[in-house]
Amino acid sequence: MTEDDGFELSSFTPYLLNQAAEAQSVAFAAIYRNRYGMLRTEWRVLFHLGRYGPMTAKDISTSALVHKTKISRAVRALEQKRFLKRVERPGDGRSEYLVLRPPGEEAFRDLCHAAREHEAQLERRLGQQDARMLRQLLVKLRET
Amino acid sequence: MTEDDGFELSSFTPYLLNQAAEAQSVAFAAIYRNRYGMLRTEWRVLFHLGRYGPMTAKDISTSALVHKTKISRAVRALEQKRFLKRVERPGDGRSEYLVLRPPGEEAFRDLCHAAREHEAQLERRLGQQDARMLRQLLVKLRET
DNA sequence: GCTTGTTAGTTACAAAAGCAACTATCAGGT
DNA sequence: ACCTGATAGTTGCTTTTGTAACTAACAAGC
Repeated sequence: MTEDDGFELSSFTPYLLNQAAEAQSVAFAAIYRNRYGMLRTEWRVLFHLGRYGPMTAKDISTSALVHKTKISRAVRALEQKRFLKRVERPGDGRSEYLVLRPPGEEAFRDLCHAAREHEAQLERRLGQQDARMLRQLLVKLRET
Repeated sequence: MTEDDGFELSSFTPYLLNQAAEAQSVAFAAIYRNRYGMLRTEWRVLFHLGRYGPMTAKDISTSALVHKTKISRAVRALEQKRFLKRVERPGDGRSEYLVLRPPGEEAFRDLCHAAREHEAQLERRLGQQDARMLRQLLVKLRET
């Protein structure tokens, strides 16, 4: 028996974070997967365009900290679903603006609604105080 | 402009959890990947055996909430690294006890040490108060 | 002791993610 | 104008994960 044996995985922060993140996103992923056949990255791209308006793949990649190949494939998938279109960019021939089309906007609004619902449910489970505290701590962790 | 446009992804809990979990486990994963060529599930299996002693694949699967196919593959990988061996189970021919071998135990102790180090670093970044609070909230979330 | 249903674990195939190489465009210096 | 290096995005290949089907062993009822 060494003193290391006392180490507890079940209170190891990376482990806890993983379990929580897994549980939470599985629950929400079921929504956009079932309703629109979307993958997680597709939902994130959709969200960025819906929330912040037209932007390039690179912009989304930077903002969401997601690798450009994942963005590229998500954009193609959303394009095939007729959720967005590519618009030529005057100054730069390398990239295009990505713009939501009406079906994409509708899906965006619907999913925002579902996300709010999901968040409200979390708050009921955890209590408003604790839910807020958790968010704050996670933000702090990201920014530290 | 609908009211849904006000929804912020960057303070959506599942999103925050994902970012945090990703950042944290990438950092720790680098350690067991570089030192022992292990994958995340392998580390979890190793941990369970090191911490709780011999147990079956099913036991680990239940305890860690990881699907049995992932456990099966992780066990094989650890077996090939000579980190564990399979021991026949008298009463039940379907499953085997998984037992760490000396190299596995050594890796376990080393990784426990690294994990403590990692946790300590997090506490320095977040402050002891907040680090503890975060853990408590994540535990509460899991158990609610 | 023979069916029926369950459990542990593995395997095979498909979906997704990671990574490196590639094309095309741009920007700056000479 | 031309070279050099950087940037945006895509494609191909490999690794990892997810899912479902499968084998083998057990358990319970008849």
